Amino acid sequence: MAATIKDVARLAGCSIKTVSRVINEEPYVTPDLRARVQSAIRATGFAPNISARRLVKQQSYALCILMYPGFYQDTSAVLSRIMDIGYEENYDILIQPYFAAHTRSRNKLVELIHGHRFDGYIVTPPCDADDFVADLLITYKIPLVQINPFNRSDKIPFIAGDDELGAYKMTEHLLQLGHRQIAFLMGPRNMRSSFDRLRGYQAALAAHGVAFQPEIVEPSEFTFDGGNTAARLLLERANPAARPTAIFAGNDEAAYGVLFAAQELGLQIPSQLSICGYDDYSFSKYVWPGLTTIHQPAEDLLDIATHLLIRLVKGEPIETRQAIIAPQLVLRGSTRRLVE
Amino acid sequence: MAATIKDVARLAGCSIKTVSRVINEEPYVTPDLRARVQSAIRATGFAPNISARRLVKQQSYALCILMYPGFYQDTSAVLSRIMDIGYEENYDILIQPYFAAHTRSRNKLVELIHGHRFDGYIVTPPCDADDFVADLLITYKIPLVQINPFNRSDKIPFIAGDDELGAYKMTEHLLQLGHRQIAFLMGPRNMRSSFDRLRGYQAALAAHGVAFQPEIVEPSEFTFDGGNTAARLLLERANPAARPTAIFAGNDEAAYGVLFAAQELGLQIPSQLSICGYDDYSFSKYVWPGLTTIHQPAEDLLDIATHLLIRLVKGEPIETRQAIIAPQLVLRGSTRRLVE
DNA sequence: AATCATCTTGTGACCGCTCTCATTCCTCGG
DNA sequence: CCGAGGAATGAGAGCGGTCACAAGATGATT
Repeated sequence: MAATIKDVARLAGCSIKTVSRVINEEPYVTPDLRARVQSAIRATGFAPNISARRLVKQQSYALCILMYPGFYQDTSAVLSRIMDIGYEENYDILIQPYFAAHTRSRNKLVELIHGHRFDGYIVTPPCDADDFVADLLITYKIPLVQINPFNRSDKIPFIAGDDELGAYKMTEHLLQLGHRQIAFLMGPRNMRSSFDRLRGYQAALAAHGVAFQPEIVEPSEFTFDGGNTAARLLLERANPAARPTAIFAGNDEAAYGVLFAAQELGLQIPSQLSICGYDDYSFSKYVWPGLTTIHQPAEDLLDIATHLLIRLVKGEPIETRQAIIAPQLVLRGSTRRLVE
Repeated sequence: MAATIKDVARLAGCSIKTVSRVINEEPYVTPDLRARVQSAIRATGFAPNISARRLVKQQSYALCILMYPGFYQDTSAVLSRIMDIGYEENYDILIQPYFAAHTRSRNKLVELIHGHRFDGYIVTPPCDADDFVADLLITYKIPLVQINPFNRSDKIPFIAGDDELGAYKMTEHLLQLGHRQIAFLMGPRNMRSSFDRLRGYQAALAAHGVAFQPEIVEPSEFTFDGGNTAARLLLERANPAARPTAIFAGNDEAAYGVLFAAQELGLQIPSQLSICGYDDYSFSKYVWPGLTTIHQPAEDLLDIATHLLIRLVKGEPIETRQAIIAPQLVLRGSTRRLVE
């Protein structure tokens, strides 16, 4: 059996309370005693039992990240970082798949929240599509941090990317390359990004005096299939003049679908069609000819959100409860100057 | 505050032990009382405090999955499934990045194991490259399940794919397409797969009477860059006769690098060069022209491993402690019959 | 009717830690 | 020389469950 605080106390010749003081770095222990306790800890190989601590502290020291199960993401890099944070801060970080449309999933979540299973939650889109989760957490007074939330309530802390700015930059990039027929794939209607990116696209067109053409804005999804079918719709139009010279996919995964469709149709990328995405998945630099995209530092977003949540949970003072991170244009091979 | 077992007992007019019996589905409670307790549970919204339970049970009800931080994987789909399993079985499942070469990482792990932080471990390659982890866990008598372990000890439960068979099938496929100059990218030397796949490749060549040519076997890594540089080395050879007509990348990620290199060099895929991978990452069907690969059901592997580990941890009887899963050939656009 | 096995329920110790509240020991000003 | 106040340490009560054990009720067996 593992050593307990009692074993340490016995060995150090003091009370368990003193050992507790030492392991929790509390004051009022003479350096001499402190040293004796520490060597006893080392000798016994003592590590405090977290369940006992959690029980008496009435906290779970566990955080939950709510993620949509179907999402494509380079989760690994992100995970590795937040797990490290969790370890440093003595919090367990658990991923919970959550699919708002499934009652089973919702019930599960209610159970988790109601049973005070987690000290705090990070909610990623589109899990916040309705206000179900947020409302529940607020009534239970459990801290949450949203990532790219649909609604930016000033009551709820969030970390978001500036999607409007990103889309603006990207559209401007295409305009500067001489493109005028720039198709846009709109994302799903349950994510704020879809709308913000559309807005940025429109703003850039307007700023450059290019007319907005609703007929080359395709409703799509942030998926390969979504991008693929939308691209075919756009590229197989009867009237060649109406065909776009560039396609701005709603996100990177959709852009992969566009890329695939274009090649299926025998188009050279980028000479015959420029394609760009949004999000800069780590895969995007591997796909031929390299996807021009907007780098939205997903790792950083989750990083910041995790740190913020931990402060919130600990009740530490918070400087900024809400942050909007500026995105960055990443130029690769899939966009090029328009040649007539 | 959340309701406790005492509140339920008071409301139901019985002892806490009886409530405990009901929530743990133990026998010896009259249907009548059981119903009364259950309605009391519903009325109070009681959920057992896991920390208390864990404390008295002397278990953490937490499992750890050791993962190499740099790994590229479609983690999301896999995660979603195992997290669900964990939820069903009342186990927390945590991912811990582990990088054998870093002492910091090792110390962290020693701490975790020593402090009995987890009831069981799943170890994924190359975290098992040396026997450090396994030895430690065995001395502490903590259950572990290995996935594709380097050494298949009959003492340690594992779930593995049959890499030799997979590579055999793939090589045979290329041979049947008429290829004779089939280059092979060997993976890193700290993973068993690298060696097994090479063996399968060699066996298929031998079975078809094709001479093994060490000069077209390139040492590489299971990464994009690894595949990319190895492919350039192979394709830019001075002697065109020595150039391979097909490249069997060690895994899918390396294959993406090969694909990229080939296109950088202006080669048409698959007409001028056939390319195939191994692992069937979900991305591989999105990359143009679709990557021919071996489907190794990573989800299933982890699924099975998780279920196995839970049985092990619970001390339930085990039928098979070790399983080798047959892989499957997936044909897509990147391989084609050789034309002279 | 007495005995005994089985079902049903409850009592209370305990898991390992934190925290409140004493208690002891010093130091120091008046 | 006394008492106040602060530093250093400890005793003991929980936190919310589980479990060994006790004990009463019931029914079958002799």
